Amino acid sequence: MEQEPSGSGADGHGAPPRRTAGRPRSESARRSVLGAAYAILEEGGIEDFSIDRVARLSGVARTTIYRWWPSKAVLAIESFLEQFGPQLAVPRGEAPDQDFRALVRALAAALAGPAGRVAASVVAHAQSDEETQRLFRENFSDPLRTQAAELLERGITHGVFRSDLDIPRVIDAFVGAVYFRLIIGSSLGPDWADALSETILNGCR
Amino acid sequence: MEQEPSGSGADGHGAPPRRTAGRPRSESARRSVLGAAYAILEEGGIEDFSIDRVARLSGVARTTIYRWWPSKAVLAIESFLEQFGPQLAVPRGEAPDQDFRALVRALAAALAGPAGRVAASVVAHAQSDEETQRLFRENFSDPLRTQAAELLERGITHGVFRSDLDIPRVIDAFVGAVYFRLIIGSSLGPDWADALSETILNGCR
DNA sequence: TAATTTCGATACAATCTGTAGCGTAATCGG
DNA sequence: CCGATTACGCTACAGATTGTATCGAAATTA
Repeated sequence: MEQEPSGSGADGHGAPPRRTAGRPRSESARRSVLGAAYAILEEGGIEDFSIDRVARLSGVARTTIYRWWPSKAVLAIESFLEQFGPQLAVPRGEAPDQDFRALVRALAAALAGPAGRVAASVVAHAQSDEETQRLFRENFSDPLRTQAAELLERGITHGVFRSDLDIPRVIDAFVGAVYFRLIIGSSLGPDWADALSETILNGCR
Repeated sequence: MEQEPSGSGADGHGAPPRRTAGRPRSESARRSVLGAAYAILEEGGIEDFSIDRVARLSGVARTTIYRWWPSKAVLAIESFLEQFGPQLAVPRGEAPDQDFRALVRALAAALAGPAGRVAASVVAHAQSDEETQRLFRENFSDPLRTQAAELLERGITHGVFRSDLDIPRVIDAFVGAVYFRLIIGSSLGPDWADALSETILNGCR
């Protein structure tokens, strides 16, 4: 009894797809649902988002959605991760401070687009649900932080940054700043991103 | 036609309460509603929040609530501001960097408590509604920023901080960091707050 | 073919939304 | 005190949404 549907893919590396008896899960239905969920979040944000709408837009039966996704929050976050996760790319050039600027600019740019609205909705859902907080942290926040930390460590090794740099706090600062602006509805243009980078870098050298 | 109920108090200094004909708005009902809304947000977050529940808990008729508050988002944010707004107190001691530490610690402490959950819910609602974004910015974000800016300017005048300090960016950084941690569900203890302060202050001197 | 599992469809009670209509309560101006 | 005005509580309503249960059909393995 009590299988464990797990919504697919979000936990990274589940057991290999050893097929058991019975009709296999429809991959196309899964994609339709996640796609429709993303589209609705992108268009109308948290307010217009409902399982019902996702079902109608995707053409997948509501009961099928309930079978695989335990809550709106999880559905929202998985649709976001599927679309946004692959975008994560931390620059690795010569100068660590230049890389840092590029990273901040890239994060701001990514969230300035329509994906930002989805991200905001997703995290909005997340805070009422322990499980979705975990999903967001493990699949989005932590990977970003890990890569940023490597970048900063490189800067320390190269002697560009101070050796007693509190790396996690630096990351808190710039990720938080970007995210808070997204939420507040302030602009996330490259000029702002560069100014933020400069301010933070001032404390790193 | 088309009166403008304005939910009271959130716009700061509306016209003085010049009474017109008719039964006056019940102040006790208003307080009951805001109190109930806050209690529900504090307990169950965004998920359990509905006009219906607020009506039942407050003992105020649902129709009366709809009369004064145009949306869940506005109701949520006003209940938050009424409770949290007065808590804003920016320290003003001798050393500007000490004041800055105290400010960060105070903000983190305030949001670490149950009020944090309410704040998170409120902002979650806000991003789908232009009006609530404005309310949040004008009544919470901007005042905090203004006071923090004064603190930082004082530091520049006293020669403790660098003269080319990009004050708005510094504020983006520390406010964002606190808020993002709140959303993510990470701890907001005094140790963390102090570490963040130190990291940011490193770039200010 | 038999067992198994998914999928889509329908149905259901429960909750929530937003609005309308009604009678009552409170306040102001004359 | 009276009439006008406005707020309040109550009831009712249509529509949307939730979450679950049940059923038959489809797909796949053994």
